[in-house]
Amino acid sequence: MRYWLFKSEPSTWSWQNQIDKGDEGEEWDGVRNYQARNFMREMKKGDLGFFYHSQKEKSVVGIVEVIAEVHQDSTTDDERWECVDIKAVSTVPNPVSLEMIKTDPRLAEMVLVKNSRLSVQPVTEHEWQAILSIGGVKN
DNA sequence: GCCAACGTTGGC
DNA sequence: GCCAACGTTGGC
Repeated sequence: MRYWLFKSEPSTWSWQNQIDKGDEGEEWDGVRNYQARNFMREMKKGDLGFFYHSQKEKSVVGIVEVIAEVHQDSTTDDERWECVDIKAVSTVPNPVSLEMIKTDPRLAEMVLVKNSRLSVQPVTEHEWQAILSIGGVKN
């Protein structure tokens, strides 16, 4: 099982929007970046991910699960663009801010820090555990 | 609102 | 196949 991070501007698609979708989930559409798409191609059903709010909040606010593997992005006919479906699993009790991530040596190598523009990115098991712990998420 | 970093496009 | 120009993202 692998771990990921999904980034979204709350004004476009927020954690609350994701929660409202419940177990039905929603496709992670609109990605128009090859690197991000390639990561989605690697995702398996059951993989977990962080839901990160960019822009104003800049925090990991939730945990999501991949519920459908890669398929055509329904918002375009362009066959280059594919996406997965994800659903909300739980809310992070203490959102983990970018500032905290940057100052924690365990998280200094995160893609979020290294390549802030990538909207879908892999997270290592160690990074996953560290953020769960900082965020007060019970395993 | 600015701008650095990065990705994509298109002319050659 | 290179690279200049341009567009977008996201932190500050």
